[in-house]
Amino acid sequence: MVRWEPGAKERLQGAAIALFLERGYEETTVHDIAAAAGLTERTFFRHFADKREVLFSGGDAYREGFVDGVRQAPDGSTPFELVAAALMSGAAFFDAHRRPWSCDRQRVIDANPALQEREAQKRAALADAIDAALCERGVAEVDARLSAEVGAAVFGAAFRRWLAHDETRPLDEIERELLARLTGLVPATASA
Amino acid sequence: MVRWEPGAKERLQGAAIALFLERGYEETTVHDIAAAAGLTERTFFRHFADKREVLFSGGDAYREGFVDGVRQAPDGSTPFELVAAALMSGAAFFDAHRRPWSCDRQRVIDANPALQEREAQKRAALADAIDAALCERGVAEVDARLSAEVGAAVFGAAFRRWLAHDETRPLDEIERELLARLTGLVPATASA
DNA sequence: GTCTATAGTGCGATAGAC
DNA sequence: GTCTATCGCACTATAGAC
Repeated sequence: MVRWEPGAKERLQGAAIALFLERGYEETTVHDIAAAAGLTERTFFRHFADKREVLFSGGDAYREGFVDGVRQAPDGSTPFELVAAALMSGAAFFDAHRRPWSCDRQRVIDANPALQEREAQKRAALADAIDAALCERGVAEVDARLSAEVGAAVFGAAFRRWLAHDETRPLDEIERELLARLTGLVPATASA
Repeated sequence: MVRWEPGAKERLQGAAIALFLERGYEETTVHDIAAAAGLTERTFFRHFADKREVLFSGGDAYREGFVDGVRQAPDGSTPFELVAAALMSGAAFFDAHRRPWSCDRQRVIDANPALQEREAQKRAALADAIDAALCERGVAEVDARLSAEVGAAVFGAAFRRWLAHDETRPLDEIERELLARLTGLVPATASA
């Protein structure tokens, strides 16, 4: 006989999202979540730094995909190409089987400002990670910052599109479309 | 004789930033701030929805500058030109005399993740506002979203640069430089 | 596992300004 | 009288300290 069931973290996450969808984020206390998972508040806070983190855990892992994309891009790539590589590589994390969970999660986030803030910060962290990777590849500081921000923006828009109910394309295909659209929006320079 | 001194909100903001700079955001309680302003906790929360808001109050006003820029841009402007107009117009809010306060504020924010989150959300709200203004001017939905996000990103980078101690240019000039740099980063399309 | 500080809310009371 | 800004008290939930 085991002293406690395994997978406490996953049970907490499952219980949390179910309760959030059922009665709302604010209306659900940490006590409720812990009880639903057969645990105590104290245990909840051992797994998650704060209440919101139950929806944002594992946020570091997906970022690596983007950074790897930049690192593995061919020599001589332009900053824009490096960002495109980051987006394609990062998209691999979000395969089709992850979509239902992502949809539920997004519904909860869209209904609560405090969670939207957390989401916004997550995106800022992604931009920072891409920025650092670009600098590593020798992109000038200001260009790296700009490119990374634009890349994160494109990812954000593509991710939202990916979750739309009438959307069936994989994420990387949506990203490609948006990148192409972006090149159409920004005027060409004389000094190209 | 008056029952209370006027300008409670401003007193609270002044006391807050002074205390945050002196001993840090987390180490300062709402009670401390209120007491320093000669008020009570309860009054603090009448003026600010939460503790962080004392640094972010008035965030709606500056957004209007960007939206006006889009509205007043000449007919036939491209989405990129509309965004550029938004940035120039929005920059007017941040004139030189606001810089010292903005610097202090930024130092406090940079030292605290919870405040950085709030700042990230503020930028998302700016992107939303520009997005809506672009849609009003007839820009296609996806293009509006992308352009607005890029615009907010450029503003964010320019604002940071504006606050740098070795920077003396006004904000709109920095924005112009970054927009020009952006056009150099994004490749030209065949279908221009 | 318990104990405590802080954030934040709800409701009522008060004391001026109008 | 009404309106508005303040205070006081009791309360819950989060989160961290012991």
